Amino acid sequence: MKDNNDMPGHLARRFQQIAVAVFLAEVEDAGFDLTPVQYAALATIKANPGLDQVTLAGLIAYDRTTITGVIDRLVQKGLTERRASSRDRRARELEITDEGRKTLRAITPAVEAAQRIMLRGLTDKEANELTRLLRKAIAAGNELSRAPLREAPT
Amino acid sequence: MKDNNDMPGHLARRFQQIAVAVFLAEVEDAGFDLTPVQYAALATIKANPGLDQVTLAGLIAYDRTTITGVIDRLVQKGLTERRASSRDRRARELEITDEGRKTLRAITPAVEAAQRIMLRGLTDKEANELTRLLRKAIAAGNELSRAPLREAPT
DNA sequence: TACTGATGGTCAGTATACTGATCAATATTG
DNA sequence: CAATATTGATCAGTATACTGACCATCAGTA
Repeated sequence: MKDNNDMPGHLARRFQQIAVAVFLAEVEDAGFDLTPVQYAALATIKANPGLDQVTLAGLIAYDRTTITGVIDRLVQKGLTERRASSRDRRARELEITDEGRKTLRAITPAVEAAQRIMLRGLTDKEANELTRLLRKAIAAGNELSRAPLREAPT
Repeated sequence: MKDNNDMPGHLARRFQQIAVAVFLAEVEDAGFDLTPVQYAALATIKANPGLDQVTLAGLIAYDRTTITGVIDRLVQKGLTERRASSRDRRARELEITDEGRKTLRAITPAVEAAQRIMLRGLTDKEANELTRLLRKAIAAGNELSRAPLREAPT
């Protein structure tokens, strides 16, 4: 019988588990308290000032119900501002604060180190291949989860 | 600046997200209600009758605090029994029930189909390579998360 | 054997994820 | 333009994950 630990789904879970642990450890060592999810959201807000939550969710493939809580915490930490949109009164426009910008800048080396550490068992060539294959598999399965990647509108 | 969607950690998250969604969809289509985590635990209990929770956690690389809830739900669904160990009164011995065995057998095709679907964007060769690279990266990072894989004792 | 340290399990608290519902506001269309 | 459909955001509920603490028990040692 096929071992559980040979199934792609199980391997995906384990790799992600390690990736998150490494990320949190590196970021904490650097003196910050930010989760992978919060980091991705913050970086995306910086790159797309004024975007609304649904667009943000699409850009990083998060469920929109998850985004609400993530932004809550980024706002609470003073890294992001959420204000009502003037164009669409349902929407919230997101902006990064100066504090958020500073944090993002300071945290980048730790985030990059984390990426290297989670792949430390692989050669550079293997690491590139893994990344390529993950990207390809994800592209093919994009529509299969509730939170597919969406290009920015306009 | 490097895009978020190019980082291995982010790709890990997305792939896992898709893997879980595919798993749940296939299993539900087959008429069952079991999560990936519950499935892995159940299969491992069947393969190692009478094991305790910490050992189970080690065999599938789960945090032991997570196991408590997972077993709660398996017991509540009537798929697993949890009884006090006679050898060590701290420990709980886990057994699969007949119902659990039946479920496991009936659900296997759906689980295997899910593995194929989550890799549908890759050729067979690429799928094998992805699996190999994940396994290798995971082996190297095993000790980096709070829930490393542990061989069975004895 | 009494003490100390390690171990199995649980719990409280926090942070993703997702299902499905709801509300307000915008778009669409007959 | 009124009825309908869609959309942005949130919420309640459930299921992983993890941190750190705790208790009962076991194991090793002085």
